[in-house]
Formats: sequence, C-alpha cells, structure tokens
Amino acid sequence: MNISTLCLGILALGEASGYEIRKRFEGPFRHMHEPSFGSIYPALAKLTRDGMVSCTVHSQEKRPSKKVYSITPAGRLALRQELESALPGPDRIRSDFLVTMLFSDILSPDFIDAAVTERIAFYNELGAVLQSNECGGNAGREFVRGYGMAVCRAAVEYLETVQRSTQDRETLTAA
Amino acid sequence: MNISTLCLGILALGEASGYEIRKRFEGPFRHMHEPSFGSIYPALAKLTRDGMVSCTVHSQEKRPSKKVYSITPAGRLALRQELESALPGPDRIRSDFLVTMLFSDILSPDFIDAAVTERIAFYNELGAVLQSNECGGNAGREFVRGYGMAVCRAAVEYLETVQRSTQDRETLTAA
DNA sequence: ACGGACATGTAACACGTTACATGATTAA
DNA sequence: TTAATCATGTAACGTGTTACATGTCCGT
Repeated sequence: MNISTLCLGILALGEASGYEIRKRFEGPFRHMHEPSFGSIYPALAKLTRDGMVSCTVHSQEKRPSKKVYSITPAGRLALRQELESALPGPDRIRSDFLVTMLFSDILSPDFIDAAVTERIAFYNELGAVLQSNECGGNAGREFVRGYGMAVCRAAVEYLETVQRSTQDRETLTAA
Repeated sequence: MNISTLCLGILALGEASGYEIRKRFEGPFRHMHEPSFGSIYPALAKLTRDGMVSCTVHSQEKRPSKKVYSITPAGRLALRQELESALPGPDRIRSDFLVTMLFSDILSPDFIDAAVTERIAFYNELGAVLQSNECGGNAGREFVRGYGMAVCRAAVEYLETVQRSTQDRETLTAA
C-alpha cells in the first residue's frame, strides 16, 4: 500500500491538508504507518495532477495558510477499484523487538528482560490510546481500533506470562 | 533492522548459505521478514569483507556448490553490540488488510466479507504453521513462536466475532 | 520437453526517510 | 530567547525489491 493510496483513503473519509494527514497517523494508528511529509506532499501533488483530489487554499489568521484537499468522484472510484482489485496481501510485522528476541540466546538476560518490560509498557500504552479513542468515526475506524486492542491485549498477556516464568526460574536458581 | 544484521543473527544460530537463509524465512517467520536474494547476497559479501563472517565453499554432488557462511567472534561481538546498543524501536504492522478495513465504508460489503474470511484463513494457517514447528531450537525461536501464536489466536478470535455479528445483522435485515 | 528446486550474483528501479530550506506565532 | 506548533515543499540518500543472467538436476 503506497502513500498515495493511503492519502486518497484518508481524504475519502474527509477533507484534510497534508499536515493534517500526517497528524492522523500520530494517534491510534501510528503502529500502522507514519508517513513523512517528504512522501505526503509529493503524493498529494501527484493526486491533484491526476484529478483524484482537488485543492483549495484556506487562509487562516495567525497561522500559515493551508491547502485543503478533497477527494473527487474520480478519486473515489479509483480508490475503490484499486482496493477491490485484489484481496489484501499478507500482513508483515516489522518488529526489531521480535528479531532481537529471536537472537536472545547470545544477548544478556538483563537486556532481554529490559526489552520485554519496555514492550509490555509499549503495548499497554497503545492499547490505552486505542481505547480512549472512542467511536470517533466510521465503522472502519472501529474495526481497526478493536483489532488493535485485541492484539495489544494478547501481546501483553503473552509477554507478562513469559516474564513471570522467567522470574520464577530466577527465584528457583537463587534458592 | 537491516538485512545485514538479520543475516548475522541467523548465522549466530548456525552456519548457512545465502539460499538457506532465505529458506528460513519461508517457514514460521515469513510474517516478519522475507528478504530477497537481491539483498541477502550483497549483505553476505559485505559481512565477509568486514570480517563478520567467514565463507567456505561446499561442493555437492548433483547440486550446485554452495557457499556456507559462519559467524566469526568479531561478528558475534558486533551483533551483540548492535542489538544491545538500544532497546528495540516500536513495532510497525504493515497491513494492507487493516488499511482496506479502515476505508471499508466506501467498499462493497461483499468484498469486505471476503477479505475478512480470507484473513481468518490466513491467521489460522499461520497459527498452525507456528504450532507444528515444535521446539525446533533455541529459546529465542520458542519465544517468537509463542508470541506469534498468541497474536494469531487473538486476531482470529476478533475477526470471527466481527464476522458473526455482521451475519447476525444481515439475518435481521433479511427477516 | 517443461517446470521447479537448487544455487549465486548484478543492475535497474521503486519507494520512503532524513535533512535542508523558509517563515509566522506562541508558550516557557 | 529558545523551543514548539503550524505549514509547505525539495533534494539527497538509503534500503530493499524485481528483473535479468546462468547453469544443473529431477520429476512428469
């Protein structure tokens, strides 16, 4: 899924400026994508050239003016066609944490323990952000929110179980 | 986590050829990384130049010879230093499925249903692969295996719940 | 005879990030 | 006055994928 399609999708849910599109991915969906301005602005420019979105400049007081983009009927059609052209491909989890854990045999137990503890905090916080985000919108957002929460819960549960069993083993060794 | 570190880590768990490294990511860990030959071979060449791994050519009968790489003490040290230099960064889930679902409002219900059904099958299969993979190795593999299974279970559970509630709603509408 | 597994490698390409460039307003 | 937020945009760079190039052996 390229940034262009992502922007088009966001605009299908409501008009926004490039800056605002970025902001939408700083909240509950930051674990999915965090596109940079360097990719968003060129994408919006191209979408405009291709007639997928239209752009209006909004002047603001005490703020720089912003370019608000709206999806056009052609853009909506193109988005549908692209998304429905094939079932979505497999998910890929880019996790330095899991890779690190995969090689845990050659790392120090203290480091591993710190990494697990940090990751529990990470997923607890993500879960909390998702929960607090309340039904702030459409069915799609609700689905993704629920999915994220389910996965966060499962991750924390697993990590805590592993950590407890590690601590038990240490207590046993110490005794 | 770049391919170079990934290769080094794999070699820390045992010697392998470039082709074999690729194979290791076709099994239970294919949801994490699926590095291409075009990235593995140059990475191994560079690791060799840098003295991180050593390379021996194994001639085989009825098969092309292969270059088997082994991690060197320097490589093991470098790997530890790199991994322990900082706690792993946040996980990122690249999921065309979730992005599609996020925009489900403008897509056909049939397509959404098909996508969910397919994804349930996907995670059921991944869960099965992880389960069948048995304690085939070190503690790290076991951890990642367990983590993957927990997440798969949670995903399938959530998806099935959503699908059931959608079907209920349809039954209600039809009645 | 043809496709697939084994096996390695290079070159072109796509894509996104980081850094740079600019500039106003506001809170500490 | 220093940093942060708002706001847009370009250029250089890094990293990985796809396609290409080559060759054997095996099953059908």
